Amino acid sequence: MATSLTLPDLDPTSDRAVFRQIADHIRQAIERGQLREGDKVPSEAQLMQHYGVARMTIRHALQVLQSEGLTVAEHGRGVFVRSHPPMRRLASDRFARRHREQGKAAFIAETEDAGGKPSVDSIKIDEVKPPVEIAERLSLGPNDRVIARSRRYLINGQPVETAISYVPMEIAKDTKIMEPDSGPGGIYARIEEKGYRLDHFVEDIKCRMPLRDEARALKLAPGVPVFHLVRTAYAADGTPVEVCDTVMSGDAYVLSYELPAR
Amino acid sequence: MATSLTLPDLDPTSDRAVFRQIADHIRQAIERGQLREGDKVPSEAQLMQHYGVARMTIRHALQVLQSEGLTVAEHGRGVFVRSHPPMRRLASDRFARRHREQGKAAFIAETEDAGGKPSVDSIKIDEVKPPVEIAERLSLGPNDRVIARSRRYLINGQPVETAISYVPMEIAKDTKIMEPDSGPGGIYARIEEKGYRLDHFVEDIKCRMPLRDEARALKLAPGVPVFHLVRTAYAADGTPVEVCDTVMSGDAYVLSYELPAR
DNA sequence: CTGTAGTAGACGTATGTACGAGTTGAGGAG
DNA sequence: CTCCTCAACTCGTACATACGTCTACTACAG
Repeated sequence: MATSLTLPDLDPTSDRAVFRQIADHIRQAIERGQLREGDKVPSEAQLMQHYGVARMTIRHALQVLQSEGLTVAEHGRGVFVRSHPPMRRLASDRFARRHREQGKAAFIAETEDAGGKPSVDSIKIDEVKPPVEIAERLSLGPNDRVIARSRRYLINGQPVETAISYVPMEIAKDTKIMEPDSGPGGIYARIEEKGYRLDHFVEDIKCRMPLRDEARALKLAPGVPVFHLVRTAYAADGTPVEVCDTVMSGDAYVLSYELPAR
Repeated sequence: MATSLTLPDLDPTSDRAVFRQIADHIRQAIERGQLREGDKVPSEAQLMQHYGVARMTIRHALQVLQSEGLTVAEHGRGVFVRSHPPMRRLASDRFARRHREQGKAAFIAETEDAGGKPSVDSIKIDEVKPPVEIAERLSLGPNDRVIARSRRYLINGQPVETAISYVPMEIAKDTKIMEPDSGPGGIYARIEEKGYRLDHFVEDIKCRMPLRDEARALKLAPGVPVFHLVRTAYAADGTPVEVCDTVMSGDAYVLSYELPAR
């Protein structure tokens, strides 16, 4: 029952559009904690009654909030204040060799430590001609081919990240990199076994709205942006040996990096 | 004149909503390059005619695209394919001492190198009680006070970033940190002069939709997310000496970090 | 007690209408 | 030729209405 949420009335003297005023009221209620995560926003019918406006106007206001990522509408149930999933922190030492040597994939270990149930699905392995940006990063020629390993990561069944790793054929051939289970320590361990000692990674991060496919793959609510992270792994001699292209649900991650001041 | 953009017809057998089909058509035209940055999307009236649907349906489709950040509507002019500003790359060595010693602020130097006209405005300096998250990061007690330096960065007159630096009063007092012009090398140089040798920084990065104030301050188009970056500077003895809270236009930046593999 | 059908309530999609407000360009007044 | 007015076009806001679909709950039949 909508206990006691009291929304202000419209200000007829304001030149601010009615739907914006209504959106402002609800936004303020959320910011002030009068509406909390998971709470039901008054129904369209109730809001129509309260404000004495047409349904389209109410819907317009609600849509503003939804595109701001503040609320989610559930068909047949109502509009709810969005609850934010537990944030996953990615630390900049997550690819340190000491982690790799434990034999467990970083994602699995970290998620279990945080009390979540990790899973991985949609594993797909293809031999392809790499997209140009990938080929550039790997210093490959136009005819070189790569192994592309795609997968999707989930926590408690909720997808949080998709990733595609590209490894030059030259490096991947005759290794478990070409198999769904790449073995203990993951593909970085296999690359090192092949004689490439990993030296450092470079991560390029963008922030943008998801494409349609990405929104579907990550089951993103409207109004949730994504991190688009492209990581290149370099061997000690400076050779790029892998590029990993990942898209992460923006509301599920905090990225954390340590920079030297020297 | 709308030279020759030909949009498909609706698929009456599809159970995909009409406004989504229309949004799909226009999105595809953009993705295929039939509509390029800055191009005008056919007007609502033209689309109504083409598809034979009501105006609200067209507007709904256009709103989908706008919230995806693909288009911008300009009152009285039309709807246009969004043009993306030149991306600014932030490298992870941008706070290296060698840069600091040149005496020029990092933002100014980098922007000029890239051929842009940098500027900074809205500089404000206050002595305040820090927000709790900031106080935690600075290991301050509940009664400690800090100097908060706010400013906004612009490139070619277009705002791209707002930032607030928090420096403990203990460190800031009797230095140029309390003045609008903090002197050559910026506040990090002043902090080091005070005897704190900077050792490293930690940056925590989130990605989200802007708040109303942020959207206004950065003149963000609808559908553009922001980076929210909080950087903590640590002295050699592990003392946190500064926290910088910045919000960056998501479509103006690529963040780049180098991670060791050891 | 259980399962099912019905129903009320909630959001989703779509049509039609009306008027407001910013932009642009053409044509007329000076 | 220049300036101004005005019309046409564009998007913005708002109302009223209708029907579809999903959810949750109730009441009835078995």
